[in-house]
Amino acid sequence: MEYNHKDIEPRVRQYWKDIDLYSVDVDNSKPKYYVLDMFPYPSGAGLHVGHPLGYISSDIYSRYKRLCGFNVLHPMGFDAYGLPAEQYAIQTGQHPEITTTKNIARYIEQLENIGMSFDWSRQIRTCDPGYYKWTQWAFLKMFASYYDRKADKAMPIENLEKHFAAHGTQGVDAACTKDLAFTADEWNNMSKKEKADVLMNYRLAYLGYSVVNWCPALGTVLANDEVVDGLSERGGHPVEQKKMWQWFLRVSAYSQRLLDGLEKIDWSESIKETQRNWIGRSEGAEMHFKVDGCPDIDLEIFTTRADTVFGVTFMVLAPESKLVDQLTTPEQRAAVDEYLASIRHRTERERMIDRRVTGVFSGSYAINPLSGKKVPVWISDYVLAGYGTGAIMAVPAHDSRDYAFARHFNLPIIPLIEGADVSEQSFDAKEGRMINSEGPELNLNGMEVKDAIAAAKKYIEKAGIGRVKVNYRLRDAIFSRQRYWGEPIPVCYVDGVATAYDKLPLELPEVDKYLPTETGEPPLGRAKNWCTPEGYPLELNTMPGFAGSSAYYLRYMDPHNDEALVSKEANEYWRNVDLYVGGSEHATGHLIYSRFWDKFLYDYGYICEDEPFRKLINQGMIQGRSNYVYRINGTNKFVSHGLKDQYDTTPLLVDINLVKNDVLDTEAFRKWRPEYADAEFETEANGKYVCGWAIEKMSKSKHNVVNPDDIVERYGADTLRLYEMFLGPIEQSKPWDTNGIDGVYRFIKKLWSLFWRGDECLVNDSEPTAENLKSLHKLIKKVSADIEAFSFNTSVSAFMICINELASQKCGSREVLGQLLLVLAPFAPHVAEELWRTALGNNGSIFEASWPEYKEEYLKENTVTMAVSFNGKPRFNITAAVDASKEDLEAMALADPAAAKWLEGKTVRKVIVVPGKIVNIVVG
RNA sequence: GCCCUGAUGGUGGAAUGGUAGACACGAGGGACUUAAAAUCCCUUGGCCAUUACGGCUGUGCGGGUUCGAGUCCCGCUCGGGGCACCA
Repeated sequence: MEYNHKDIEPRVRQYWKDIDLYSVDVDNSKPKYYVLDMFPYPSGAGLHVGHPLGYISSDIYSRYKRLCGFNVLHPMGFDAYGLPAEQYAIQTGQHPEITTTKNIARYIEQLENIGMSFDWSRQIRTCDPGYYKWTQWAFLKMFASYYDRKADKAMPIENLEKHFAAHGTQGVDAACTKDLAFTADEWNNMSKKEKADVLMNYRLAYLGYSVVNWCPALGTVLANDEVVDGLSERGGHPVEQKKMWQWFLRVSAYSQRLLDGLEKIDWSESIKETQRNWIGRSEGAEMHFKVDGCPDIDLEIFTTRADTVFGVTFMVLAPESKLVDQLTTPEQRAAVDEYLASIRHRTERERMIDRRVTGVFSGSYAINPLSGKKVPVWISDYVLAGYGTGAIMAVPAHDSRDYAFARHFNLPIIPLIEGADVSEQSFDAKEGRMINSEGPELNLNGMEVKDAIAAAKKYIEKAGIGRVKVNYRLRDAIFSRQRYWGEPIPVCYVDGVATAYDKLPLELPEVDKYLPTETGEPPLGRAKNWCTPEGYPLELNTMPGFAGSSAYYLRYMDPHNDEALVSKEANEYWRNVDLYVGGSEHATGHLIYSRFWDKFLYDYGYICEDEPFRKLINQGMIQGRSNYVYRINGTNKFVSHGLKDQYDTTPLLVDINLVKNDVLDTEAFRKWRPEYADAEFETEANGKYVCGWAIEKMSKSKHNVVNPDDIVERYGADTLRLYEMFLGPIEQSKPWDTNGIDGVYRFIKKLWSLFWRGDECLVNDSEPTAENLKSLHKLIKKVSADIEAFSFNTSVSAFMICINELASQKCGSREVLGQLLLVLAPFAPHVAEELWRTALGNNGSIFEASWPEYKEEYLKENTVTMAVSFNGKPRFNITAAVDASKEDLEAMALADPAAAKWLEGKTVRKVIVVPGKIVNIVVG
């Protein structure tokens, strides 16, 4: 029998299906292990060879854990809601569900082709009503909750209502959009509508009126992580800032817990850092400045540099600040209005690109609470409304933005740190000794900056002019989208009051077109009878893409449960994801939202773990490798890469399927496109036309897409799997290069030839030799360690070495070959299973056996070869008994005939002996 | 600007502070074959030798620690990623 993947792989896969190998269930007799891939959005283009990289590595790990005796949950599903399906629906009128279903079928086929061990009985799709029922359920829970800062968790909103009725806002410490203060009487006298508005201020899923990212081209609002450099992440369309009513999730309430949680999970430092940056904690002080002549106006600012209060020479308000109106004096009114008008229509992107210093004086003055000095209040868009209090104290000497502003408008600059030269630029570093910082009650002069910050904060609190405060950059997530293809938000409007609609699932209705209505309402505005049975209108917005992916890992634990998102039993067994594999591009989106969602459910005790993903591996991207031919300008003649510099040429992309090992198939090239039919070629001296190459994104337009199906067809799934792992470390981005795949394919054929020579089976029952056992156990040791460390590329090398050794030893031992197959099985499951059952004659699947333990005794040596170095340079080797003493080794090294040459005319100064490693002789 | 990463042959990449370049690709040479494919063997960082199982040099750059540094420390350069008028 020859190795024939086309025969083996489908048969083996059918066998696994027949014995239902991958179905798992709660089994308290075994430890659990949960391996999860980030589920894909099923795009119409199908998978290219870069997509399965992560899936293959997680599959290897799952199969390995299974062999180690774990009950492994390894599910797969589809993130089915997405823009492309909706765009396609708009163009064609075809329901997005049809395209989505078709694409999913294709994805499953491709994944099956690679031999994934997914338990498809647990498959989920975010667009199934049975699934999104639980997305809607969680939303309603959030709607019915507020965040209690004292308990540091989410609580039912009824608790807050009861508290208001009894005590008003007295004693309430809750996350909210804006601080409110009222008495119990005031609350009890409020109308239903007024009460609803107050509660909305506290809900974890709330309707808010604020500045949002509006993308006109997509016709929808976007969350902060969906906007990159002022453009939409999908499609790259401009995004504007617009004040609108939208649904939000109060993610910001969990800022500190999201930050703290990072300490106990096993994620890469870079992705944790990305999340820390995104959460953006900063410690500082909130301070109140009085306004000259207006005793009832309080100018509240936030600063991390409380030590610099004596250097404040002006104040700045964000243009959106409510105080702008109050602080603008009649004389300045015209100038302020003109300024506000000039910046109002700028998009986020324009504002980011054009960072000119602009601003206007309000006419008012604030009073520095420490020095008592009067400083002017300005208005400028370099202060952001959404961060801190929307107002700042400006210290031009020690903040570069304030410095630029002061220079532009000729405002005074007072240095506060000894030796700081502020004639050219500000001194932003937090170091040095304070000067010019003495007021009536507080003197910071002579202190180090660090101490001065602490002293200033302490004074501010004591004097009642402010308080120590922690600010976070993390904003609440915008949760509504003006689109069709998403989960309906289960809310109806009763007399204008947003009310939970709890008959779930609230199914997505049919519409005639997938476009906004004539009156500009979202597509759901087209649905007939889109209201509750009582006739209350339903919400027209749908949920964003991240809604369905936020808790999907919980649903896999118990995917068919109608009573709960996940049963207590299933959740307490599977707990959370032990290993999560996916791209790092989700660092500030999905990976934050999932953690938030998880913590929320944890607060109510629906689940038992407060972090969803214990260990995270971010696989790198696989780039494409494009090929180029060089046409001599003005001709139809192409020159080989090595000759191109002799002519005036234009590089042209060529389909990589016409190229092998960078050598162009010139005949195929002529047939590729009509204009090349009579192309001429100038080749290298060996007659080959060599193409140039470049590493670029894998895409149709670059003609460099490699389809995994083609690779499987030609080499088989096992070769594809091994080769993808062999390419390099999993976390690293690297180019796909089909050229190297032959080496891996040869390896599998060599492996096969250990078992079969033609129809003759080479396996026998002979005792393994010491050599056999050494080769085998070296492999087991290496691969066991590699898999745990996620270093699969070095494992593949280890297999190659082992196979070569066993082949040269002519090893036919059933015992050795059986264990070899077990170690290989996670990587190349088909060929391992086939040989296990046929050549070795085992009954049952190899995946029902156990991972072999390596035995150190087989690896032990009697003798050891060590290098002898002179002044650190290795010169010759000595071979000694393993347990030789340092003295013996030193004597052997000096007595060796080869030593004489290096010792000639020199004296030995020192000898360092590290048994088993080196003998270093220092001579001089 | 701040933070995180990384830099090793023609290529992808190996190396618990102990003989850098494992393994693989590519390239060159050879064997088998009518031929091709497949398979097998040899060479392959650079330079100098080739009478030698030989010498020198070499892991982005410059220093340092050490008997010994790709690996540890300090200072740079360049690439990839994150955050950013965030006060």
